[in-house]
Amino acid sequence: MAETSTASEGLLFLTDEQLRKGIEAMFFAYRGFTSDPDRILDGLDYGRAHHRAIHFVHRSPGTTVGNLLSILGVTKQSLNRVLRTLFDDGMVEARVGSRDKRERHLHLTDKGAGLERSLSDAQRARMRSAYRAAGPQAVQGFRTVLEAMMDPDLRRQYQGLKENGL
Amino acid sequence: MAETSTASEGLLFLTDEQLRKGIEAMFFAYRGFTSDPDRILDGLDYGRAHHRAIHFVHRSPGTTVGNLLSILGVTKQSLNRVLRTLFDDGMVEARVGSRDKRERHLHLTDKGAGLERSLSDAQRARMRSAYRAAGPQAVQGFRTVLEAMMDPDLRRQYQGLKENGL
DNA sequence: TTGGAATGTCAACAACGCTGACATAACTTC
DNA sequence: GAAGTTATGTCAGCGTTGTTGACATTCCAA
Repeated sequence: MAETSTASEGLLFLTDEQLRKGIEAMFFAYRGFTSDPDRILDGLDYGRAHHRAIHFVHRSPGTTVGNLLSILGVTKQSLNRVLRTLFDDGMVEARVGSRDKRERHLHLTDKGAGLERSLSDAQRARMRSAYRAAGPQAVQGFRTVLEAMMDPDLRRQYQGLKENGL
Repeated sequence: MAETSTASEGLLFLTDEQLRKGIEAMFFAYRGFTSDPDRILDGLDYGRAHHRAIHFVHRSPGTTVGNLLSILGVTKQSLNRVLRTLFDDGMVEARVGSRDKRERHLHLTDKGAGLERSLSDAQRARMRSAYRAAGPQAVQGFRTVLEAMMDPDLRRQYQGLKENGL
């Protein structure tokens, strides 16, 4: 295939074949991306939904249930089922809001932080080795394309979490 | 953040923060990546599993059930449930192998090819616009990082389908 | 005080993974 | 030609995680 040579010439011949390759790259890479945490979660009674909840609670401590709902894009019933098991297992705790007492602010317990670490260590290790193998230029391109692929709403979630206090 | 400047200097400071950003980029981008086909599938009685089956039958016409199993990485029971509905709906047909009569060679019907086209048109449109927005260099990097992120087995599937006659 | 927001919960259902067991046909090997 | 293996299909059951719909509680805000 002449794919790489066209790209290095600075031109974009976006044949269906090229685009198909990109689509399959996403498919296969995502499998790799999730496989390490999945292996860890298998042992416990958790799945990917638990991982996602733990991830976003970790990165935005004190986030509310509503915020988590909008980030994860699932129904509250679905999220609640997951959060309940995390509460029960002492992974996450919910503190009633001081300003607005309807809100529950979510935090990882020490135990939860420990699980988060083992999950994200595994995932980061793969990401790190992929980044190293690909090189800095590639990493930049990787992030650029992924951002362009997001829905605008999700892109805002992705970029703006700090500013929003999420 | 100094993320982009470090990358453009040709150095890789792989902080946990950088890696977390990459992880979330995968998460949010994958949501966008699947959202257009998902909308189409919603109307029909199909889900992502049907999409995947249709995709790989399209790109490797005559592939066997066994091949599809190894590409998709699911159990035969799970795949069979999906294939059965696709047979029943006249989307996919199975032809008994000529060399080995145990094998079923899978092909899209005209109807199936029509669905495939509408699914992949939607997905390619997003991929194309992401590629255009990001530029050729970024596209190259995108693919490089994704390949590095795959499990070796999956990477072989990804790269070698033509050579294997899959 | 009334309306709406944030949250929790119950019930039911669907998609799609899984395991285990069993059946059939066809190829391969001794 | 018998025996073993391979490719496939199927039944039954179960788990995770998504969905809708309905209803309750608490609390903020106008």
